[in-house]
This record gives sequence, C-alpha cells and structure tokens, in this order.
Amino acid sequence: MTSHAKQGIPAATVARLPLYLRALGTLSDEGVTTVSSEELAAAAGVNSAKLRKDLSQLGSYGTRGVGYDVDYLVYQVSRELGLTQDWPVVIVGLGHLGHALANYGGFASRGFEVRALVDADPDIVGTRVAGLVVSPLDALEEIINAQGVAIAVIATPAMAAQDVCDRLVASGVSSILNFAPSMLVVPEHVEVRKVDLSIELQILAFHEQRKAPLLTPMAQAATS
Amino acid sequence: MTSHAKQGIPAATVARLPLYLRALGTLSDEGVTTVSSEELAAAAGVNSAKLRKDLSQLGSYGTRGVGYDVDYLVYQVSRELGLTQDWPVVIVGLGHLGHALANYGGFASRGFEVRALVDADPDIVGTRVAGLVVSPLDALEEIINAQGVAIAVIATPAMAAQDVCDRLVASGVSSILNFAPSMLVVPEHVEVRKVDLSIELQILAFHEQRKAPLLTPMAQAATS
DNA sequence: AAGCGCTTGTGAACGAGAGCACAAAGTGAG
DNA sequence: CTCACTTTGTGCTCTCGTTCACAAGCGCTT
Ligand SMILES: NC(=O)c1ccc[n+]([C@@H]2O[C@H](COP(=O)([O-])OP(=O)(O)OC[C@H]3O[C@@H](n4cnc5c(N)ncnc54)[C@H](O)[C@@H]3O)[C@@H](O)[C@H]2O)c1
Ligand SMILES: NC(=O)c1ccc[n+]([C@@H]2O[C@H](COP(=O)([O-])OP(=O)(O)OC[C@H]3O[C@@H](n4cnc5c(N)ncnc54)[C@H](O)[C@@H]3O)[C@@H](O)[C@H]2O)c1
Repeated sequence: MTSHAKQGIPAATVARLPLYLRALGTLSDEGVTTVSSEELAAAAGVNSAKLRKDLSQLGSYGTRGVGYDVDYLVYQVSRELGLTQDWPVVIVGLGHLGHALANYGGFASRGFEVRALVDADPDIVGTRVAGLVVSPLDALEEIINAQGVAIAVIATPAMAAQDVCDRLVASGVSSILNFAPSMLVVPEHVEVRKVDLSIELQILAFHEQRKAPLLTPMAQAATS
Repeated sequence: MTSHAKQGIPAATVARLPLYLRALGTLSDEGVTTVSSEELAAAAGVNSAKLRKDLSQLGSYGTRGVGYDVDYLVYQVSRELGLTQDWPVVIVGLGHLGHALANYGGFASRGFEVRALVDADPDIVGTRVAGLVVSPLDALEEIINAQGVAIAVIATPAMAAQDVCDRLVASGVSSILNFAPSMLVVPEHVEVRKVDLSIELQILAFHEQRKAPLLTPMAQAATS
C-alpha cells in the first residue's frame, strides 16, 4: 500500500489543470522561467491557495521562497493530463458545427489529432473538409479500429446522437465529447462530457432577469 | 420578512433547470400531461431527490400522490429562467465558429434571437450570414444600444476577446458567453460563462490515460 | 553560519451540494 | 368515512470543495 495518494486526483482539480496549462504556456512564451502561485493563480483566474493545493496533488514541484519552474511545471501537468502522447480523434457529423470543429486549429496544438470525419449524408460523404475526406457512417467501426481512436466528438443532430454514441462505444471508444443537446446513456467505463450552448445561454438569461427587476422604481419603493 | 426563500436559488440548481426544461419539452411533445419526479429525473439523467429539491426551490408546483403537471411546470421553469421574454443576442466574430453559431436554429427555439453579427475583418463585413448582414466592429456600441442587447457571444480569436469584452461591457452588456480560450476580466455585475473545447478534450484525455494502464498484462497479474 | 524575507505545502474550519429516508399530503377503492 | 397506496417536500447526514492561516523550507544577505 503506497500511500502516494496518486490514486485519486479530485475531479475539480482535473478540470482546472488545463487552465493552469494554458496560463503556463503563455508565460513560457513570454520568456518567464519562474512563477509564484500568486502570479499563476492570477493568470488563471483562481485563488492562490486552491492552485497550490491542486498542484500539490501532482507532487511537490515548487520551491519554497521561489515558486515554480514554468517549463518543468508545463511538463508535469501535461504528463498528468496525458498530453505527452497524441490522441487520435474522430468527428461524427459534419454540419455547420462539425465543419468549424474540423477546421479548428486549437486541437492539434494540444496533442489532439483529428484523424477522420464521418457523416451520414451522401452529399457530404466524399467531400474534403480541412484536408480530410469525409467517410460514410458505415465505415465508423473500421476507422475507429484502424486509427486506434479512443476519443470521439459527436456533432450530429440530437436525434442521432444516442445511436452514434452506441456505435462508438461498441467499437471501443471510451471518451466522448457531445455537442448534441441530448442525454447520452453509456456504460460505466465510458466518459461523456457535454457542451451545451443552449444551457449556457439559459443560465445567462436567468442572471439577466435577476438583475433587471432591481432597476425598476417599484422594486426601489418596496425596499423601504 | 417574507420567508419565500425566493432570494437565492443555488447555482447548481439553476444549471440544471435548462436540463429539466428540455426533458419537459420532449414529454410535452409526446402528449404526456403529468410526470412524477422519478420519471422526469430519469429523463434528465439526475437523482430524483435532487430534482424534487431543485423544483421545490421554485415553489410547490407538484401534487403529492400524482406528480407534476408538465405544461404548468414548463411555464414555471421558463419563467424562473427568464425565458418568457425574448433576449436579443449579438455575435462578435464570424469565423468558422461564428458562422456555425449564427446558423444554429437552437437559439430561437428558446427565446434567444440573434439580432446582429459583428466582425473586424473588412472582407467579412457586409456579407450576409444566416439572413443578417455582418456589421463592422465600429458599429458595436450603436447596435447594442439600438437593439437593447444584454447578452453577447464572443467567437473571436483569444487575443481579441478581452478587448471586445471591454467594449461590450462599456456598452451595457452584462452577460457574455465566451468561446475564446482566454480569461476575461470583467466588473462584478457582469456574468461570463465560457465554453472551452480544448479543456473538455484535455479532461477526456486525463481519464483515457487513467484507464489505459489498467489494460496491461502486468496490471492484470497484479490483481490476482 | 546565522538571520531574514519570501513562498510553498497543508491542517483545519467552513460552506455547498448530493442523496437518504420519512413525514405530510394527496388520490382512489371499498 | 376510512384505509391503503402513491408521490411530494424536506430535515439530516455525509462527502466534496474552497479558503484561511501558518509552520516548514528555501535562498540571499550580512
Ligand atoms: N451549430 C451550432 O452552433 C451549434 C451550437 C450548439 C449545439 N449544436 C448542436 O450540434 C449538433 C450539430 O449542429 P449543426 O448546426 O452542425 O447541425 P447540422 O444539421 O448543420 O449538421 C448535422 C450533421 O450531422 C449529420 N448527421 C445526421 N445524422 C447523422 C448520423 N446518424 N451519423 C452521422 N452524421 C449524421 C448530418 O448529415 C449533418 O451534416 C446539433 O445537435 C446541434 O443541436 C450546434
Ligand atoms: N472553430 C472551432 O471549432 C472552435 C472551437 C473552440 C473554440 N474556438 C475558439 O473560438 C474562437 C473563434 O474560432 P474560429 O475557428 O471561428 O476562428 P476564426 O479565425 O475562423 O474566426 C475569428 C473571427 O473573428 C474575427 N475577429 C478578429 N478580431 C476581431 C475583433 N477584434 N473583433 C471582432 N471580430 C474579430 C475575425 O475576422 C474572424 O472572422 C477562437 O478563439 C477559437 O479559439 C473555436
């Protein structure tokens, strides 16, 4: 029983590591070699104690009285996130959003490589998007196996999402990023993250509505 | 002192209300008139006790022994989220992502109306996207005031995001949905939500890496 | 080598959220 | 009317996460 505590890094910490990584990358580009938790926390927009606790989960990579070595920390965080290797990614659904994603340069810069594009529409299959030829849906299983894809992006309409998801999982994909507004049901071992525009906007609307009534004269009077 | 508890709805609850609303919409379309917390929770993918607690924050809209009236609950949740009114939205940055967003039908269906598109590139300004003519960046303030925009979407490169954000805030926008991978600094009263592709993928990569070593023969042997 | 100032790493207090379990409140049958 | 059954609304506990505050540790100066 090694009490390394390496076993479980809190989910909240994992979600922030990419944030730190980005801030560190910027600092590194600026030629900064050493950074304190206070500075890095400010750059990432978090509390410095939280940042220190997060980083301490990975090990003791700081130097008291000095701070953290930027490049070394970049390496350690990258390693922890599994970014020292490249991850082949497949995008399913090449409508408006799928096109944008396929053309997005931000993938490759962090170790993700879009290896294949898949769509169900015969008019789209065969066309060239971002340097790749769009494959038919039938080829999905073959592509996943041939390319060793473990991470997939779903950008199909909501109705098709669960179906596509099932096929991805059956083919061995165990991490899915879902843009369709639907609840995906998956086996225990599959990790799904969803990005939902509509939900974000609705949350913003909630806050807007909360603010608006405060400006009315009536509300002012009621507080007296 | 009205003990209405109307004052503070937990953030976690607000984030789930759109989920419930979507599930309720589907049920309503299917002709379902009444739903129990158990059923709705399953449809939304959450624990039923959590759902009941969330809904009880809005008021006592259920009937014991029966459940919730679907249409009535749709109305109450919509009202709470501020979706009974239309929100004019402006999209800044019409590259790949901005085009996809502008063409996305999911906005209007929930009370969000894209009123204006803004870009800095002279080649893009003046073109027609999704039925709207793209306006120049200079017109930003005027558009926001004229259209009464309170919610803005930033889809510019990261470098331009803070600058655009500052101008939006100065013009009176108080809710921002940011797609650029950058930390926006805003005054207290402005609500920012960010959607970050790259972060989501990195979190997936972390989990993939955690899983991978478990499949090696050595790990298998170690468990015996 | 000793002292001083700075920064990390972490114990501990605090707060928010998840989920259990059950009383309260409704429906419908007899 | 009463009883059995269903489902809501909520008190309570437990877990997870955040933040404070400070001892421990490091380097620089004298
Ligand atoms: N466009 C946006 O900005 C945006 C924003 C948020 C969410 N979304 C969501 O993302 C998804 C895609 O949006 P979009 O605007 O690109 O839609 P779209 O209609 O433009 O594209 C959908 C694509 O999926 C393909 N497709 C349909 N069924 C398929 C299947 N079974 N297998 C593979 N491909 C299939 C279609 O041929 C089409 O090319 C939708 O669920 C939408 O709700 C889009
Ligand atoms: N494309 C994607 O799938 C994707 C995914 C995740 C995140 N993002 C992020 O979204 C943003 C946009 O991505 P994209 O692929 O559409 O990039 P893009 O380069 O295709 O588009 C950027 C657009 O913003 C405009 N612009 C630049 N400076 C501006 C300014 N100051 N004011 C107004 N407009 C300005 C440009 O003219 C261009 O049209 C980027 O920050 C990117 O990192 C994109």
